[in-house]
Amino acid sequence: MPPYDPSAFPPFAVTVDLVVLTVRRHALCALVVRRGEPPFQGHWALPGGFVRDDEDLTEAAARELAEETGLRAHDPGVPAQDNGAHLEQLATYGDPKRDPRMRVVSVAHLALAPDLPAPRAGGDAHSARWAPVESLMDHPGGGEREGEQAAPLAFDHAQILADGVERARSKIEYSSLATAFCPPEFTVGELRRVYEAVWGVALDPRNFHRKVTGTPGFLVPTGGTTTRQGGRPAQLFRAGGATLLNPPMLRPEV
Amino acid sequence: MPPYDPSAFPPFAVTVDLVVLTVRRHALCALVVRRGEPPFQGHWALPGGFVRDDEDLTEAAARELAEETGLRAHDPGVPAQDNGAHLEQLATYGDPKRDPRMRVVSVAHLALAPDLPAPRAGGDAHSARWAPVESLMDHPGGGEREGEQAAPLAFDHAQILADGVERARSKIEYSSLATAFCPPEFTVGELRRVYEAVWGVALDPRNFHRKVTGTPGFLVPTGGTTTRQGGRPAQLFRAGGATLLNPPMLRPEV
DNA sequence: GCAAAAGTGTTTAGCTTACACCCATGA
DNA sequence: TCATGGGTGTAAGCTAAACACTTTTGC
Repeated sequence: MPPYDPSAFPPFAVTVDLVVLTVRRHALCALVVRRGEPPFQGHWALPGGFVRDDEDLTEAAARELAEETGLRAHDPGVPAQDNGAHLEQLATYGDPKRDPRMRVVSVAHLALAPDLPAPRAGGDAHSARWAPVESLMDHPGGGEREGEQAAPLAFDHAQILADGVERARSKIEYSSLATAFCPPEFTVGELRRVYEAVWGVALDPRNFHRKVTGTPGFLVPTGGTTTRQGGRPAQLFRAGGATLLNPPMLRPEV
Repeated sequence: MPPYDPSAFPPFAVTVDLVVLTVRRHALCALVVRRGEPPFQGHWALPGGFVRDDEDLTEAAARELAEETGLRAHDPGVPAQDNGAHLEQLATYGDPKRDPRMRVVSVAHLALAPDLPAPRAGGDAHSARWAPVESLMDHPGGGEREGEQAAPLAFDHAQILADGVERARSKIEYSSLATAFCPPEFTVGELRRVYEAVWGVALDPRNFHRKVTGTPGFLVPTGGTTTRQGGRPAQLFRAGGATLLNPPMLRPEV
């Protein structure tokens, strides 16, 4: 590192952007907010904001997450409780031209949340929504609900979203992260529907059940049962302490 | 994102730091440079520097890598050729107190290189060296060669190094990245010694051979042989096009 | 009764492991 | 000839995939 000279380095703005994922109606969805000003006015974008002077990057991401969703982030490694969300750093994007106004480096974070009542965006509930990631990525401009403007995501947010979705898809394979999409108590069937939604595949319910209940530390039975999914009562579980699954869940070949 | 107002966000310095790993004498080693000025004067640190005004983050990392080692980085996904090194973004570190002089956000990158002749540090060869990561991480202050100053790494570089080593250790499990530690043409035994050095374990040579030669796209025979390791002549291979190994290499349980 | 979802048992195929054994070279 | 590393064969044990089958509820 060169000797200290304040004129020796260019100043950057540093932001955090959030890929907040949840599973709604058997589909993987991301939180997007509508931009009120140029550039990309009227386009959907990932929530985010500037990092403050005295803030660590993770703190800034947790603050933005709370402002946008009301979710409290919890430390990674600690099992999800109440309405805590999993939060981890994703990657950093710093193309000199990614924001036409100035040099902005964005430290993207990935948050995973259980299905939530409804997004709130700093008091303006109309400017935020959960959008199926498939409608944001595979068919830009398509898959929108009636009345929704069809437009690509602002800035490089389509790339950031794609990276976040890919991270989630691969990480539930070898970690217990899928439980972050579930409420505090959940059934094996509900957990399986999370995997099916995130991966976009159908899994054999019998083999899935044997696999997850047979992996030590993955699931802890609470003793309760529920019939909220219909059919025979299902045991309720909490996420166990294990974070790394060995052997991993196997994503079926495409 | 708030409307554009240059006074609305604090200015940051943005740097790239490099975790450059190689395998030397059957040990995983990292490139470290000695700091000539305070803070942490005389301590070893990871190589790095400021991101320039017109530079993408990856460009800045590739430039620093070339300045420190003479290595050209190649695109990920493309098999290593001549003296190209694998280069990927690792993580970003932005604790407000990580640099006592000013607010610095560092985008760390991970580079993997074959065994190189000797480090050069911008013309000052004495201020750079390859250090076994075990001596830098497990025994801070220990494991130094005679005459070397025993001191912990500067700033938060011990954490960055640990994160980079962990990334390398896990990524060679399910990708063909281990070939980035090898010269353009290498034997199965040489590749196995890379795995053994990075993981710190002994692997069965017979089963390893069957596994890597049986994974489609991992290795491509060049037709040549070598006896540079002694014993019976071994076939030479190049890295194949496959980047994801399925099934993965299995790291033995600890 | 019937549909629906939860679980259990069983078979088969593929893969890992451990290790016996042979091969081709340099010293 | 011997040491050294390269490479093949094979049997035991584990895992996952496929699927027949039983269980327990709501309607």
